[in-house]
Amino acid sequence: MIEGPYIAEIASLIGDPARANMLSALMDGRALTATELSLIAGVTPQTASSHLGKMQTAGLLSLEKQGRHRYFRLSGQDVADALEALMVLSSQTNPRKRHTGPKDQAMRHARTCYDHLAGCVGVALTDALIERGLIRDQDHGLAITEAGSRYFEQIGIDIPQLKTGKRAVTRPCLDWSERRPHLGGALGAAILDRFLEKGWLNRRKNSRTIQITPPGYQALREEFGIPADLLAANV
Amino acid sequence: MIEGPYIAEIASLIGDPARANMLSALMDGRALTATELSLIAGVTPQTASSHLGKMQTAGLLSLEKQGRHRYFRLSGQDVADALEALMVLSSQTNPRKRHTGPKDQAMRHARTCYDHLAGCVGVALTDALIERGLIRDQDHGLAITEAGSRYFEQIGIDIPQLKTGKRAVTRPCLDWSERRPHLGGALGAAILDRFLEKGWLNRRKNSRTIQITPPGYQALREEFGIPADLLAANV
DNA sequence: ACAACAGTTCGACTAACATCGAACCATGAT
DNA sequence: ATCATGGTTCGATGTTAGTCGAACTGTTGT
Repeated sequence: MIEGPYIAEIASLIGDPARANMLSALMDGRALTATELSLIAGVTPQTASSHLGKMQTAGLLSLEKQGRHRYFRLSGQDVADALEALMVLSSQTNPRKRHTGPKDQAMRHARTCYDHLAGCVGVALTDALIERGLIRDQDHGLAITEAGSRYFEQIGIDIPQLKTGKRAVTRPCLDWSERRPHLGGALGAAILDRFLEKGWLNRRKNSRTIQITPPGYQALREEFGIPADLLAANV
Repeated sequence: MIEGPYIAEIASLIGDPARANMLSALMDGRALTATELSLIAGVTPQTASSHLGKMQTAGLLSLEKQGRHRYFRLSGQDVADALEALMVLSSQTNPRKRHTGPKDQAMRHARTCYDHLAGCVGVALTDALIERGLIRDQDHGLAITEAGSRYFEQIGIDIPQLKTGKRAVTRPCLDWSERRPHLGGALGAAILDRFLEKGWLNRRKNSRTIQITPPGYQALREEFGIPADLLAANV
């Protein structure tokens, strides 16, 4: 009667509001402490501890101890994938409940997805990289071109270094708001890092949303030819 | 505190064992009646009715009345996507529980995913279609080539007809067992239909698994060059 | 050493929800 | 008409699991 993987366990794990909030917060890609997560979820530390324990033993979260702090993060890209797939569903199946507030606007415009750039801007950047011949479609995925290799090295991303890791260098990741893929993987993460370091982008605190700074605005338009109206969402 | 789509509702909906079983059964892609689903889930018709009602109002299922029967099916590809993503998770996060019985073997070898071919064979076929230049990667997706257009017409698939539908013609779909994409969309569904009609494949009843017939074995090897050892899994 | 803080364990409470028995509405067959 | 079958609604039941108060284990800092 029952065959294949048991999706019910995992799904019910994600199905609790407190846990879902924690997971959504961790889509950020960074690690958060137990108390931070308890605040985000709106529950007491005891309750949060229970939830975190369950998610960790289920393999959704990975734990990193640092002194008296315990940092939790999503255990991998697959978890982020499943969460995004659920977001696709819940953003379209019952659109009546979707409160399209300013936060939602910002979320659709630019946000982090696990550890790379997503949203409208993330998709546009991916398209631009293909347009410029820095990456290209290949074998159901994305590959770095010769020109891309040179360019990424030039802006300070160590491509050979990326290839040594066990993580996939490039990886298409489906976007819940745009319903189109954007660039993930080690390269996607490295690009986000560089853009943050360059001061082109800013993380808003307590949110996955990303702010484009004036220099970033200029750079994305001039270097990648991303249309101005696309960058300047009313947020 | 809470932002973006509410994934908890959807996830908890999928998180109930009875409902998860129903959904898994419907990954088949075909429509099943309420009582059939109640049997699959192992609950009484009353309970099943309640579950089905909830999933329908949530937009996971779509309903088709025929006489005194009510046929339920997955409401779309996105639902199947989310389920597959959850399968990816549950197949790897707690592998201890994964009973690798014969059914599981067959599942990994060849199965239907919503309405197209998946599993090891599904991925191999997709690769073969690309190899032969019948489809190709394009814009983060798959596109039909000129040669492909001619070929598919020749084997009885009406490509212009497919393009009139609102459904995407080609669509990469991530495989939970292979962890690689295979061909979905209207074309993927049409190919499965044709292969079933030709007698190359057989649906096993009460299962999503697919059996390759002797003529199918020969055809897939000769027409698409799929290695024999890949087709002849020990099932 | 002491206090403050991060985090966990334990036990009890509560609320949500899946489940089923029974009765009820359809549709289809005789 | 009458009966069987597919399916739903209602109400009652019972179990599960999220929640928090209180007490406890560490770690950091003064």
